[in-house]
Amino acid sequence: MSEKIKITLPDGSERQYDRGVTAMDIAKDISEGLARNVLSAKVNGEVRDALRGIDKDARLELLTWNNEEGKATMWHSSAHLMAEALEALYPGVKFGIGPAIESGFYYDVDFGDQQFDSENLKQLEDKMLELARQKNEYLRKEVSKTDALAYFQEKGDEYKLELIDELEDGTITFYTQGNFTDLCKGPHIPNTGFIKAAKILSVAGAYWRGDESKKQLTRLYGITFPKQKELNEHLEMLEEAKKRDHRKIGQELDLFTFSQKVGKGLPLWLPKGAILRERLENFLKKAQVKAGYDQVVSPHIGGKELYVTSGHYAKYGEDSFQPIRTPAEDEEFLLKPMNCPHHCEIYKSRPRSYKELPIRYAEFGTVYRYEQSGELHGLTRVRGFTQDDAHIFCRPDQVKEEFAKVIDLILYVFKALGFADFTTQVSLRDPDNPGKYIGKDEDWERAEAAIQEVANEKGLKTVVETGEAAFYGPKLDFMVKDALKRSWQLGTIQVDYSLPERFELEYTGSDNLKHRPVMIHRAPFGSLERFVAILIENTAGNFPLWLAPEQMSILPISEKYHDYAKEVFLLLQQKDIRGQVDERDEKIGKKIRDAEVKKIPFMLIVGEKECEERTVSVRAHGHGDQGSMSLNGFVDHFQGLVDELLK
RNA sequence: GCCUCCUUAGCUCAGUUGGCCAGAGCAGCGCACUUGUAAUGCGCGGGUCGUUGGUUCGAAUCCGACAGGAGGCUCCA
Repeated sequence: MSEKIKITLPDGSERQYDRGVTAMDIAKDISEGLARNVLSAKVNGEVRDALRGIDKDARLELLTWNNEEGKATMWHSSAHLMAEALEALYPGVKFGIGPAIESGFYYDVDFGDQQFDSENLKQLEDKMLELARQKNEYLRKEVSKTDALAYFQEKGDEYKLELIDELEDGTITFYTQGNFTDLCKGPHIPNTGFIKAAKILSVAGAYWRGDESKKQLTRLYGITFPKQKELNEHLEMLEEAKKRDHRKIGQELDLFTFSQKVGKGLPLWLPKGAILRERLENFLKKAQVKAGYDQVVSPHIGGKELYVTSGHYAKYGEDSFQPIRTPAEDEEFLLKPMNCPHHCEIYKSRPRSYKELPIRYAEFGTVYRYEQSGELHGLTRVRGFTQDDAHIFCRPDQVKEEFAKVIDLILYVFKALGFADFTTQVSLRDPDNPGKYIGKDEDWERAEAAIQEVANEKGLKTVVETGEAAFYGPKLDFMVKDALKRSWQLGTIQVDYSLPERFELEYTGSDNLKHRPVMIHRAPFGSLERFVAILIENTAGNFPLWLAPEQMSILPISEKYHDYAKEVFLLLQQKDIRGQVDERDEKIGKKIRDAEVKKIPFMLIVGEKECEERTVSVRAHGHGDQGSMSLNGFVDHFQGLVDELLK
């Protein structure tokens, strides 16, 4: 069998190998160093074991720790390693599923009568590393369904039996490393020796197959790395994430609070948090006016029929906050879960001509949605929140231009708020399932093409996801990475063919016939609550200067300089610079410390020298003494910094 | 909603196997000090130990219910 096959590498180069060559052989052929890092391989687009033979011409990509897929392979293999360690420590445990996840892996375990508690984590980690050092290979084996069932019957693992039951004979594979064999489609890393560091992160309950009626298993979350150093860095990052938790910083900086009496999931904004919100709103309003939006206002409740028409009643009605009834007329109103139906009615308030399109209605609309109590989380998951909502009603031929304009607006917002690292996702319809979608084929085609063209023209880093579109239209989502490389979904732009249909929206065209407009929903922030939470976690509470609730604090050295301090305060107030005079009877060191802890960007120290020279001694948060400046000098410096971000 | 864990002063936390009037630091209030780049000193007030039943001679501590919070509840072998 010395037949040759052709292997094409990602750089386009081609090499000849004997049939049955493995990705690992090829890696070794390229360089030993590469071979030491190969975790798995992508063969003609399919991720496979690096040790599995290739039997026909193929495109080959070697996957290492630097690829997401390589990491996933390693983590999935780590789940097996953890299972092996568990089986060694707790004979007779049964296993559910154990996949790799975005950051690590988990395995669902049924400990039966045995106890597992968090004190045993270290022991488990040590066992994993002990087994890893044995460098056991992950061996793949195809098994018949009968044999597979027999194996787990023998083992008494009803979960695996249930899984196998749903699989087709002839497609079933087992993987074995060391003393542990698991049902698994793979792929896996070559051997356990690649795993050099392991940490079990948390223990949680999880229903078998996510079904409340089924047994609850113990889910162990873990993560592994090829180097101890990387694990340490990861743990430091988790620590840092805890410090940046918006719930903690929100309390420390007096931004928001919750009250049992008001109700869970219903945030109360404290004065400083309210300034933050207001600044964000004004900032966006100003940008939207420039971009041709009209501000509208709609009430917090709406007649039930409104939402029946829009289709939201079906989605939010039954399992949601129940309708409010008027006592005399017995009319029903719903707390509004969405602003769009109201905006549709505004559009319908009079006949529209093609000449006035696009119409762009913007509103900071507060909406209420019932979230299950277990889903609530700080400001990111709440029951009442304010969307920076807007709806653009346009002609089908205007979709592209409107999309481009919205993208510009979102990019401007991201820049002003310091989100430099982001990607976008275009969601298109599933071509195999056209019946699922509402709207004309030609409109979809035009809109989908337009979105992709604009995204390219704007140079966005874009992933295209086919089949991810909503039934009512394609969309573009923005995902930002925060300072800790965590990904958050923020802005979204969605085309909607459904609501114009449901509300029978129309405009008169140049042909004097009635046409249906296209609606575009968009929200750069998503919701103010969620956005503030992300902003807090991204900046650790060190907000951009223009947003900071307190931009400066004037710190008099002693009581003697209070008058001068107040004079400075009034002058800065006129220049729209927010802050306060720290008139407390404290030493300057204490005042500085408190201002630093509150993350106030500028501290202006005034004593005898400043008073005489009519200057301020400037200290910048986190950067120490900046020397003294004249009053106008400081104002110019300050405004220069703000303009830099907002231009 | 369900599972696990948590709830002691405004905040962060002590409180040993259930046993004298429940403690500390910070914050607050009062007094003294009149201060030069990350905490001046002294004093004072503040808690029905989440709520509510129970066990006990005796409960912050043990058990139950409820409320609130945290983590999790397919990212599919």
